[in-house]
Amino acid sequence: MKHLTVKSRLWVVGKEGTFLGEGRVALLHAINRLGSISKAAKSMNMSYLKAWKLVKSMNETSSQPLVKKCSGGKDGGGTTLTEYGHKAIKLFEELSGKHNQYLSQKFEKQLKEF
Amino acid sequence: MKHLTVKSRLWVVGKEGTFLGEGRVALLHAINRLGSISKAAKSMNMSYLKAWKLVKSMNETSSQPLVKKCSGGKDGGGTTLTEYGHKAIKLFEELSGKHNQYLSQKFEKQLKEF
DNA sequence: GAACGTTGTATTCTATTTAATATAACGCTC
DNA sequence: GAGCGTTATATTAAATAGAATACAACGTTC
Repeated sequence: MKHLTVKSRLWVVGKEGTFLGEGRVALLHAINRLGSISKAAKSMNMSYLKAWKLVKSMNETSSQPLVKKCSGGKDGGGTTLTEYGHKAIKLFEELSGKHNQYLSQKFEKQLKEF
Repeated sequence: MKHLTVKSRLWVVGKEGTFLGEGRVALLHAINRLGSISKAAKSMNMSYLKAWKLVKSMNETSSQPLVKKCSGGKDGGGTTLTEYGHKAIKLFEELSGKHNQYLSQKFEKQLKEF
């Protein structure tokens, strides 16, 4: 058997459900870059509703909020990442990076031999 | 943040799509134990159709068949694992076992400190 | 050749998930 | 207080996935 590869999805769960995953972290990045949930959602081709639910889920699973949201105000409001939000992104990307490295190193040989 | 854990799913893909995953390997085990796709599906509370499609997908992705199927004959037929099928189970369980061990060892400390 | 329990396949129905739409509330700007 | 773009939420529509049903073909047993 040729051309076998291994794939994997990694996510972090709290006791209330999923906390961080690839999509959630991408959303946090977009919020950080664009300054609002709605713009972030649009940039990812995701509905505002879905993005809002993801943010809600993350904040509820977390002991500290990952984002600070304001409705109303200049330009209608917006949301920005908290320090903790930045830490969460960093955490997940470290886990994810190590994990991908592990997968490619560890299993390549074994799959080629199969 | 307390009680964080990391979860992961692992699967093996060929160039035509998924080859092996947790559910597929569980199905192969059940087929091996029970001697038919239909009994295996029933035992896993899975529809025959779904099981049959999974088996088809695995055989098509693989360079060699994982199971030998007979319709008709004594007791209506049945399907048994090939030597290659047994090897595939073993491969996946090795990958999966190593992977789980890696996850628990590698990330426990990092998550506790978060 | 009738009966049996399989495999193989198409079709229909149902449930779940996802997307789209609508609307209120917010608070700053002007 | 009207306008703005946002958050927040409910409701509805559409798309996708999954389950259920039905039936032909197979080859051994009897």
